Amino acid sequence: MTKQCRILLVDDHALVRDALAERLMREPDLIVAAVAPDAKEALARVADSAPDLILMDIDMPGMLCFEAARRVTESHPAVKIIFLSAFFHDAYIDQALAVRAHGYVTKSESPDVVVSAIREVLSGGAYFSEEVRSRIVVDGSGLRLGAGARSRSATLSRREMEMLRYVAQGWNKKLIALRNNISVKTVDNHISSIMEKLDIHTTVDLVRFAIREGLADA
Amino acid sequence: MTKQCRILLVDDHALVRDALAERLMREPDLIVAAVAPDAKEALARVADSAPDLILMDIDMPGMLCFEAARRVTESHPAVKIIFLSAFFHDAYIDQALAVRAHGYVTKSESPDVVVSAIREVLSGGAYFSEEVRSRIVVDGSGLRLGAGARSRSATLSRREMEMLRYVAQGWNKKLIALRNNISVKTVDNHISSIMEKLDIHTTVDLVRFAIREGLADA
DNA sequence: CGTTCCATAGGGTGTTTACCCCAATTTAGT
DNA sequence: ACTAAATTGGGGTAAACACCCTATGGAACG
Repeated sequence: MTKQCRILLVDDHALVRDALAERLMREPDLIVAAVAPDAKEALARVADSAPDLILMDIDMPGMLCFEAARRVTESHPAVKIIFLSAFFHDAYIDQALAVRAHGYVTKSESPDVVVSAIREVLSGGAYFSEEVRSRIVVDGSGLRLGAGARSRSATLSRREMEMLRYVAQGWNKKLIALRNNISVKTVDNHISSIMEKLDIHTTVDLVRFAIREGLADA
Repeated sequence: MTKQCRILLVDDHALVRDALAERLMREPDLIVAAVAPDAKEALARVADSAPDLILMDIDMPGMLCFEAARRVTESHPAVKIIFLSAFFHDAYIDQALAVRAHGYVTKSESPDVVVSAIREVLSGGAYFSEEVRSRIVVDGSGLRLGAGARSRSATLSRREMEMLRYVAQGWNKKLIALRNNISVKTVDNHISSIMEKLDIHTTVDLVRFAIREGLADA
């Protein structure tokens, strides 16, 4: 018989979290060792629940899941991580791959797919839903966002990405300049190059893009 | 023994839909007669699945769930409707009450709460989660959004609400004026009064508000 | 029958944005 | 080492935005 697997399930919606937990517990070899409503709580439960695998929702306020995943892989390298999300934004996939996630399952998949993803990951493999897989390329050092996907937000430089977040937070150029100790002209130049790269020409559409791509909350 | 209840479950995320369906089917008196991934498909399944109750997610692209609910109550007045949502925006509650929904359960509730909400509604009652209930007032003609809640988006006039949606779509004042055959000055006045009512002073924050409140998609 | 809100429209003004030009220094990649 | 990009900063301009004022006709509510 297969060894049992302890799972830490993280989702802010009790409805989803508990329903999925009950589904997972119908599998004899899967044990939901703990559940958590956010990434912070999840970190706190890693030590005492001793999970073999963490199933974590991305769509939680604050977007702290990737930072939490990074910390877990540092302190508990053997723990596998599978992300869940309703979306497959480039920004999400990019960060999931950056923290060396073992899987990314979209919520358009059935619970059965989650179960098979878990088994696949436990046996040393990986599982990425089709929508996600289609944007990934494999190279020497591992998995990366594909060229097609990178043509959008992924081509923004680090500083440009930062500026985009500020804009989407509602900060105007003067405020962004102040808070970053740079010239308003520099902010202007950054935003102009962002707009050129994304072929967006108004602040409003820039904000909508950032929210749609999961770079900022509304 | 209680009569059995046929349920039509509508949610665009298979993960949630199927997991919840399995949970509901553990109750002997509850039958998931059909499931649908969107409001349109749900309408098509009402006739053949003959549900006693429809459990419908609000958070689906297009926001057609309220229109679908309206049509169902017209053609099948006996069918009860409970909405599910991760959010409890004024705009959502307002529309749910407008279509005479029998319940509104937030996704922060456990699946067990959904089950008891269903039973409550079946026995002639109603169920609204606490976050929703706290914004509702009862008057002679039924349920309405409370005064506190109405102090935000609910106090916007019909025309102002319309303008807000245009702004959140990325239209500038000139375009809004053109498409509505009114003066740019009029649009300007509408937007100014919206901003005054909401205590918002930039277009970006207006857009973020509209998206947050479910008045527009990002 | 007045008061209040709504929708319409205009004048005017200072601020902010979008985008054109240019250039220096630093960082990254091949 | 050389090239490309990123990051920084500036001048200038036309458009858009936020907001101040007034004003008229209609609908609503008591």
